Amino acid sequence: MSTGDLTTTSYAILGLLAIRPWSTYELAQQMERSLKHFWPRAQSRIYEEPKRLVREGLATATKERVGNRPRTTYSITGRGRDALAAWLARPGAGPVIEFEALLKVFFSEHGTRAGALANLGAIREWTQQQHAENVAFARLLRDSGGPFPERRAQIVLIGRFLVELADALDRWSVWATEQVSAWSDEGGVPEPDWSFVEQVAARPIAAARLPGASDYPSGSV
Amino acid sequence: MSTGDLTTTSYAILGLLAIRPWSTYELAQQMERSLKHFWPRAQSRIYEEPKRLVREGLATATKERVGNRPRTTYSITGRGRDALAAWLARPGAGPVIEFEALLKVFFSEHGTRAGALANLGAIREWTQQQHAENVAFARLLRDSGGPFPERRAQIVLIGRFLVELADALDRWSVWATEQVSAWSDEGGVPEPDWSFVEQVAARPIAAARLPGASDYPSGSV
DNA sequence: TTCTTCATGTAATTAGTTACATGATTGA
DNA sequence: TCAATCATGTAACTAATTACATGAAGAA
Repeated sequence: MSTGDLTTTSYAILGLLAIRPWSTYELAQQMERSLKHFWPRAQSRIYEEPKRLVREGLATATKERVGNRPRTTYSITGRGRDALAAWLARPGAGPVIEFEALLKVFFSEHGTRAGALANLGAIREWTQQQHAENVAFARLLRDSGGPFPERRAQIVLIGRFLVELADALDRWSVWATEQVSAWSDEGGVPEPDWSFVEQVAARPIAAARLPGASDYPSGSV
Repeated sequence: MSTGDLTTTSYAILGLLAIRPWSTYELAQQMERSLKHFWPRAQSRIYEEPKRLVREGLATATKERVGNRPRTTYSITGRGRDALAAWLARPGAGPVIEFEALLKVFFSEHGTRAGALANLGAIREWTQQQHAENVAFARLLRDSGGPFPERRAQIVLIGRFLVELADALDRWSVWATEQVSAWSDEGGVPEPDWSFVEQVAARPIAAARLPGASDYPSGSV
């Protein structure tokens, strides 16, 4: 009832249901196709979450049979749309990143240089795969319009986010590979890229800041 | 014993212990200061994880007393260093992103335009906060050398990753804000930025790819 | 001496994952 | 008719979180 206990994943599903009704399998597919890149969840979670939405009165379930098997299709309710709108009005959390390969680069002095380079290679692989997907999707959008024409503007917003992200990671991995390659094989402490440090240190800090946010907690690495 | 059941979080802690021994509280602080940005974990987790390392023989615990309270300090063992090295040699997973505010932008047609703009504003806030931290840390590094001078090269690698990320998000949020601002208030379907779509669609797809990775699963949004 | 912040942990709960199981459909 | 893939779900487990509790130290 209270909708106070819904998670972001619940709302992600609810958002999909606001577009159209889906069977559970279709929901799982759609999560895999689109939300995977900024709200990834396991398939089994997607089978569970809509049940909660039904309990809360935010969705309805329709059961059919395909031969001998059950199929459940979910639709959003009016209260579901209200809850979604209320959630959309509240500012959401910033990006949270988990990046295991980067963790390994961070600790690289306790492993081999070859290992670090292999991790950077894996990151480049990821980047290029991502890039290929992005380009393929842009072409689809240009040529055939893509799915959900009425949502194209939103889709392109997210698309550009993914492109910027892949580009940034690509630039980084090229530079980082150069850096690590330049480290001496069994030498002492490698030297960082001081010119980069200088360049960042010289940047201005944006003046327009919220009141009360003026002291910078000693963050970063 | 088998170290097969260690999680990435276990290895993150183990990596910190490879640098020097820490008390649990110091570990938690260090996680908050540095790993937060690419392997964020709650404080209570950091109190639990070292116990497992001890059970596996990868670390040792030293108990002291501070007045009436216990303090546990952990150190890495030889087997711990071996396990860490073995882990570092295996390529790690690519980035995993959870981004609630972006999710809200994605579903923005079910809320108000003001809500979407507020979310973009929150993202800009995050970006600028991040930028300020990055610059402050670069200055620290330049001026006083920063903590762990022997790890500076690794630290700068990660630092540049964070800078690239913040820059990319900043560019994106500026553009996205313009886009959403241009959407008509209660109009029909907003038009996407076609010139951007064109530009991405026209990009080449990198030729040098691994064998077997030649088909692109229909990804993206 | 009181309040605040630093420091150290435990308990309860759950969101999420991995693994399993199996029916339907299609193409060779 | 066999194998592969599409489709639909459940069960078992745990990594991780939130919330709580409280001692120590320093400032006012």
